[in-house]
Amino acid sequence: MDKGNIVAALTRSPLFEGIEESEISAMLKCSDAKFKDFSVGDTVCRFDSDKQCIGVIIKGEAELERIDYDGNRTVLEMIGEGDMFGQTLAFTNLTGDMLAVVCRKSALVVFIPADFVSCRCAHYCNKHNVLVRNMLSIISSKARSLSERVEVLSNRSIRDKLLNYFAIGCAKSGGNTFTLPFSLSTLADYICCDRSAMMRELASMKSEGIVGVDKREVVMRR
Amino acid sequence: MDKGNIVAALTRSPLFEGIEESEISAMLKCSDAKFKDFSVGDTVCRFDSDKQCIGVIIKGEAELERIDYDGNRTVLEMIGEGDMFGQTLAFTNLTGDMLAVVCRKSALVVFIPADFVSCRCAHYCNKHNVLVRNMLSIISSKARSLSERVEVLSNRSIRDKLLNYFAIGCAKSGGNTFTLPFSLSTLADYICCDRSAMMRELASMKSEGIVGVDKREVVMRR
DNA sequence: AAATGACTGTCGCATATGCAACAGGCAATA
DNA sequence: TATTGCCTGTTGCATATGCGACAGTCATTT
Repeated sequence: MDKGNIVAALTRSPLFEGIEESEISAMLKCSDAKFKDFSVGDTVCRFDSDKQCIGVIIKGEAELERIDYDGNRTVLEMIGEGDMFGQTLAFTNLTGDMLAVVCRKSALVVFIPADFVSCRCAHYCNKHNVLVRNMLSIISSKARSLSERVEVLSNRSIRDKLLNYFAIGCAKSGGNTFTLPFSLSTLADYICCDRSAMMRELASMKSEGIVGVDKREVVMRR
Repeated sequence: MDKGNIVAALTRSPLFEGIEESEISAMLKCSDAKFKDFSVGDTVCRFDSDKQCIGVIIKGEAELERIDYDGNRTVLEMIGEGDMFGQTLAFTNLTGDMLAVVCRKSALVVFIPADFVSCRCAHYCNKHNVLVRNMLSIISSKARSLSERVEVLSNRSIRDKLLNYFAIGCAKSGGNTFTLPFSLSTLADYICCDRSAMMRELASMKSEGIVGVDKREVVMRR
């Protein structure tokens, strides 16, 4: 992938939104960014290192996973093209579990020193302000989605979790219907309950006429 | 409270950490910050307005609460001296519930236009970089604590929630013991389960010798 | 065609958990 | 001293939920 394509790809990343190609390449230069290729299964980044870097996936796909002390892997997050990852972004490994970003589809990644974002760079890039604002809005939207999930999880029954989740979904779409962003199985994961128990609850909610669920379409009645 | 005291108080706020008093007052001037007094029960800020502001509590105390459609109030967060609040920081009101910051101890609050933080200001304050970095680290630490809570809540049994929470607490203190930051009652709230059920579980965990809990001291054996 | 794998849907069973209720301790306050 | 409010600790009961198992659909691959 040549320089031009890389920069073009980065314009589509939330981190560089609103910044022209010319300025992006200037920033890459003056931030001393590094590029690396990864193939499936490679570890893109571990969270034990102390070098604070921000990674942006230019091409390909990766996932953030936790490996706990007895080897169970949990996927915490999917990281697609344009998405970024790094220490700054939420996750820390407190429990001593291993956190790692692992490549899923062969990927090209750019690593940018973390303090480049928050400091004015020596060479004075014009659009540095925009970059900072983008960074702020990315992190705060991540915080928002986390607090949304906490809100859902704070309900004590499966039914209330579902209703809460559906209400949020509907509110976002602005109607009384919306489409699930994932399968019912992973909805159970999101909600942190047993899948079969969720299906059972869903079935009784349907029979009571409170909600309708068809494929990934959710309708809330009343 | 006179100008000097205000600025002195702000030096103790995470948002202004590492910035000298002289520069803080310069920033307050060039950001067009507004000061307001509140007494107990006053609504400091509603989250329906579109004027994006960051509030910092100089003196006093407030709490962030949600009022849902049938009038139930839930305290989402305590906001103490030096703490800040605002749209940018996590919470949005998607479900149509009302979100508001309510004064708990008579307070003095400074409101700073949100874009002052992320934009370079016209008059070029020296320590603007530091301010931005502080802002980033505040938000990302909020995101971290949220994802920590999600991790705890993602356990399906009370016992596992407790063990997870205790493990994190111990890891933070670096030993196999730590002290709870709040009462057992509010621990049950944090964990989102019934208090009596939690006490029961705690009791059986004690009797099995897995943990020891005395007052707010938690010890994990093995 | 056959096989594989991911997702949906349902059921039975044991039990963990929510809920309501009560009692005692402790600190602050009148 | 009496009172009030908050926190801890425990119990009985009904049931919601986790868990395991199985079957059916559908898309993809061999």
